[in-house]
Amino acid sequence: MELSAKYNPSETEDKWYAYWLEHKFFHSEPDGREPYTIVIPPPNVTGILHMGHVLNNTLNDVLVRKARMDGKNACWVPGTDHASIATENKVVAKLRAEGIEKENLTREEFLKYAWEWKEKHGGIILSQLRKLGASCDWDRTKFTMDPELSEAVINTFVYFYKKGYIYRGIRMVNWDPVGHTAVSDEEVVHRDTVSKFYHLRYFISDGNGNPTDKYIIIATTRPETIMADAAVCINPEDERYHWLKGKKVLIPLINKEIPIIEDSYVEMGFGTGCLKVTPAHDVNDYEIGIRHNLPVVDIIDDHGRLNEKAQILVGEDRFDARHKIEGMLREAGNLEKLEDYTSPVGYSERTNAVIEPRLSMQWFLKMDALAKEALESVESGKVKLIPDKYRNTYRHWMENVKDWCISRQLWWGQRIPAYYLPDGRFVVESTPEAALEAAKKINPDITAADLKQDEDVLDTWFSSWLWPISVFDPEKPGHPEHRPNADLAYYYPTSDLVTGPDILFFWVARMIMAGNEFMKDIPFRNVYLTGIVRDKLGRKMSKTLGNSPDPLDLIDKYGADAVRLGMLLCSSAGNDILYDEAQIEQGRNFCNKIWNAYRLVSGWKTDDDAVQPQASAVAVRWFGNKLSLVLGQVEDHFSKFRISDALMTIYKFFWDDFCSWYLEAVKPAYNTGIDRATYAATTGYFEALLKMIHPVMPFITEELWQAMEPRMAGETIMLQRYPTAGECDNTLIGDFENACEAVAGVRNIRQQKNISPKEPLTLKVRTGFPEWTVPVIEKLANVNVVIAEFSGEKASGVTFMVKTHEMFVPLTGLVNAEEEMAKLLSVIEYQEKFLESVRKKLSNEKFVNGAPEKVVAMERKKEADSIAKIEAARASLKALKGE
RNA sequence: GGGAGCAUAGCUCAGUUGGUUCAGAGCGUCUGCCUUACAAGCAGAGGGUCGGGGGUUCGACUCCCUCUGCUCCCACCA
Repeated sequence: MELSAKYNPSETEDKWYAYWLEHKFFHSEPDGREPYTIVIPPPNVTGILHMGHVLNNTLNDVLVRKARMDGKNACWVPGTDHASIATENKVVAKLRAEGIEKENLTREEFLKYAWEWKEKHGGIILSQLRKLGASCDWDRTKFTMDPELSEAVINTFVYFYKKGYIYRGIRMVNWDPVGHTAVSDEEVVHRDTVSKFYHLRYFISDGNGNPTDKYIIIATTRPETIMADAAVCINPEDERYHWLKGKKVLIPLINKEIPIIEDSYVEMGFGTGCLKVTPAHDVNDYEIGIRHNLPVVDIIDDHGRLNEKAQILVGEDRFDARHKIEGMLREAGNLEKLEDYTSPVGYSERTNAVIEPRLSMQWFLKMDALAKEALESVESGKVKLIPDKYRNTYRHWMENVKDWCISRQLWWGQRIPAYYLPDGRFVVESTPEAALEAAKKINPDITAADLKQDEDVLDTWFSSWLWPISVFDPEKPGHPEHRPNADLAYYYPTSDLVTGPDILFFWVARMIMAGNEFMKDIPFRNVYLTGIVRDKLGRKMSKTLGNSPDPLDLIDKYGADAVRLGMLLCSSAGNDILYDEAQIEQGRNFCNKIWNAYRLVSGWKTDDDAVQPQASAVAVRWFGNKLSLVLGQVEDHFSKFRISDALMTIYKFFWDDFCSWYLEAVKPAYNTGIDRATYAATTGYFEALLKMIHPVMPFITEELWQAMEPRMAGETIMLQRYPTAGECDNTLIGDFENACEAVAGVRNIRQQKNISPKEPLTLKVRTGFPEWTVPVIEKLANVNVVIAEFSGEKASGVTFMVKTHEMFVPLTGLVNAEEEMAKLLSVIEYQEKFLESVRKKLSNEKFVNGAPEKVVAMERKKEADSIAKIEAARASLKALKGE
């Protein structure tokens, strides 16, 4: 077979993925083996693959494939998340583009559109993951709104309600005026935002609602809310304003009379020291309002517009209103001055709308008991966070957690199973039938038609926190006494979870809570937290910046293996990765390197009569030992989740040790056959290497493994056992490294003296050098090695050191004595300084007595080595001088 | 405002209880090569007072203090 000089991924990737699917290699069923389980962080059902997904799912896949090759029963459960607010927004936007407003639709009509959208776009991302090579058990694909998973969510709600953890109440919540829903504290991101600080004059009332000529100045960033003011507050200690006590002031423009109150919350040094209190639209003001029994005037509606209670600017958007009221206040003489002002403003994570603090009736889940236990799970080490530094963050959050607002004013999601009686009382049951039964206990006359179900749906995270349980057994959550389920018993707890730190609290912490509550066990043992993918300037990838490449384009251009390697190359756990297309190119180059190594080996013809050359025998012996050494290192890296280290170790082993040294050492001369022993060893090593690389680069390794020799139908590299480390002789490996250094030394001389690699040279070494490696040196350096003394002839050649072994290349007529002497002098100078520092240490009694014996012995060896080097250099110098 | 973390080669980062000749890797750079697997390649080379200062120690990239610079998280938008 004639192979092209370049690897072509597009010809192989789809073929092998189809082959893997056809033979159901990804599918897992419980059996006697040790399970290895990962649940996918479910991407949004309508999402498309971005670079963050690529990083995350590549890591997942590497872990799963490695575990599978280690003989474990590996199961990676895929699925998608209904992402209520994000998806509902997309559907609303799409309908709007078609001229349909959500407000004009019934809940049922809207949900029909939403499901259509989901059917059309849902799962695109899952098919994109296939392109990446993800070895998910697709037969187990789940969606958080699958009927049985939704049922689990409802049962969970009922469970916690009956346990007394869920309550309903009017609270100040984070209102998203674009999504028209409350969002949890965790879904609000604060960003410093430039705005204006408005200094407003509030005139003192004469007692009859008329302004006097006296006024106070109040600084606010939100002049559009003044109509909702319930009071003006001063600090009781603030002598500047004692004259105000008991007085009333008038709200500008609407001339509404409000009292002056005193509360130590007000900081005298901030602003003007006078605070307008707007209980309906500010969390702190709300607290003050409660303390002082102030009325709550809510002047902003669901959409962020002023309502009729505002009296003026009714129907205007809050930001338009802010702009307009500025002019009105100026005209009315109430605007003292304007300042630029930067302050943190809360934005909705999903819609990027400025959050409006707003009072509303919501459902909450009590968190204290759940958080306490979830904190313990991590503190005790039962759940390990990787990297460990996130434990601090985790602890801080768990110790300061507030109750979780779980209701959302949306339609796309699991509807809250609370049913209201006409008198306003309600029952919470998992089905309408059960609700009716419960309602009849309150009022026997109630009929099904009288019961009205709550309009809200549950926060998406209220379903995804069940994910590690519900993908295996949706009946379990909320049913502590439920019947056993073989899948859940086998796969739970899952092994590792790979996800981003941005959802440590949203998702990870809450899964731990749900696991503890329903399984009395943690949901996973290790949480590997990836970094955020940034561009090479360190900016987050975003649509608006346009700095995020489409992973599918990259896969088309470079191949999935290259993309996978590129993403993993410099991604250590918890560190952001700076994406640079050059890394993907490096991945592609590595594919090409593997491909060409295969081209070389596959072109060899075995010759039964050929005797194994000595150089080959040496190389085979060395490489076997090195393989063991490297496998040990790789295993160690994997066990510590140092994926990029494992990868780099394998990368260098293949490129440097295998290609540059081993293959060059055993490569037969042109048009010459290769002996059987060397060929067998080489293909064995190559196969081991392909297996080592497979978890990271599944496609090319399958392609070459299949091509190496005829395979049975249904055979695959992905189910081969990962090679394991055997014994390794470190002395032998060290000897070979010395040989490599000797080769490099000769090559260096060739370059400096401009001697062609084709011109044979002589290399003289003294006895003591490990002679067994000589054949390799001779072959790779194109030298004739002579073991002999050479002190007398140093002037007519070049010497160099390999460790403490002095080597000599006779080069009559090519030696520049001045240059050589200068080199030697600098060596002597360096070594003398070094020797001095070593001797200083050794003459220090505290060191000799205090340091471990091993360390002292090492210092003595340094001393001896240094002396040897100095002596050798001096001898050479003497020879050059002709002494 | 509170908390956490980071600072090592031009770039991205390792450096695992303070002690192997420990100052490293990859990429990039420079030099020489179209050598019959690979120029997406081969061979060789250069490059850092480990952010500044102080301390502990026989010994500090590693531990402590301090300064400077950066990042992230949390936090009620006067």
